[in-house]
Amino acid sequence: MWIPIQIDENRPEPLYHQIETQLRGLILGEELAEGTLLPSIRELAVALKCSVITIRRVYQDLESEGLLRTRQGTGTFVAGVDAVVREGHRHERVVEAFEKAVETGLQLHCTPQEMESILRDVIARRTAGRKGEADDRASEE
Amino acid sequence: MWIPIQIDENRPEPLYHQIETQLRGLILGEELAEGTLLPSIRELAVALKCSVITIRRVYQDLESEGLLRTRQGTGTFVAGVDAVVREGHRHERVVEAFEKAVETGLQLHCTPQEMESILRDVIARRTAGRKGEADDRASEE
DNA sequence: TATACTGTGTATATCGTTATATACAGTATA
DNA sequence: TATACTGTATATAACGATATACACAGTATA
Repeated sequence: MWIPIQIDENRPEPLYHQIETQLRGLILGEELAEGTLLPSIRELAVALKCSVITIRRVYQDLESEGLLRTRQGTGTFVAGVDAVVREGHRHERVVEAFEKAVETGLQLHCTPQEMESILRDVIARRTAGRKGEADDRASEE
Repeated sequence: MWIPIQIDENRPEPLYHQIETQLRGLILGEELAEGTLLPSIRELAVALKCSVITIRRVYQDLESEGLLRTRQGTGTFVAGVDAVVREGHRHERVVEAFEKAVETGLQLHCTPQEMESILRDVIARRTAGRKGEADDRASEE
């Protein structure tokens, strides 16, 4: 009943968003199996040193995305989402992220080739020195 | 002394940001030549139906980016930026935009190949049916 | 130097986001 | 059914981003 989520107070990114992003990653990456019972909102609130309402918001947001299923009095579970649906959901989120980047690029008169080149650079820089995980929160240690 | 900037009240994007983005595009795209005298903050405020302070903020932000040069009592001009510097500036902005997209992609376990594929899709969709301008604000009309 | 234009600085209103406390309601089970 | 756990709803505090009014200061020029 423990979940590997790390909060970084120094980041400008809001609490609930950090938690959502990481939890979403765990679910979509299938590191949390379908049907898994998550910690109760109070339990996780204590563990992450934040309020119950913040955790509640996270669970609620992810439930409305179809990733969680909640039953009052019982708990919150990882939803059983069809692989195709889950894949579509994941894909859609990435597409939205890239649409913003492309919008910026076009406003600045980038060519498609230039954007592709920049993408490759950025990916290379992000994945260099890492083992393949999206985790850049440990500078020292 | 007229500048082709369009405000869309319906967009969630804040006023100052819409103006900044478009003006930045005009300068970096060299549609506004170096040395061009921009409309006074009061003049542009009237034209765009917003407050003087909002225009002031835009001019100030772009000045701190090195794109404008301002002289109290005289006016605001397009700065003479070295081509290399301007190019670097432009490039840097696009890189930042793509870093966010890549971060999202990695969190969702995208492979580099998948991200490249998505980028091509998004670009294709954005440039289809357009003449090459970043303008999707006219649905009717 | 008077005037009519430039940009500037201070102080403030408004709104949405983030985060919270606290009281309420459903569920499991001894 | 008592109790000890689940999630839920309402009201609100705190903050930052956005946008503003208005009084102030520099510049050009008749």
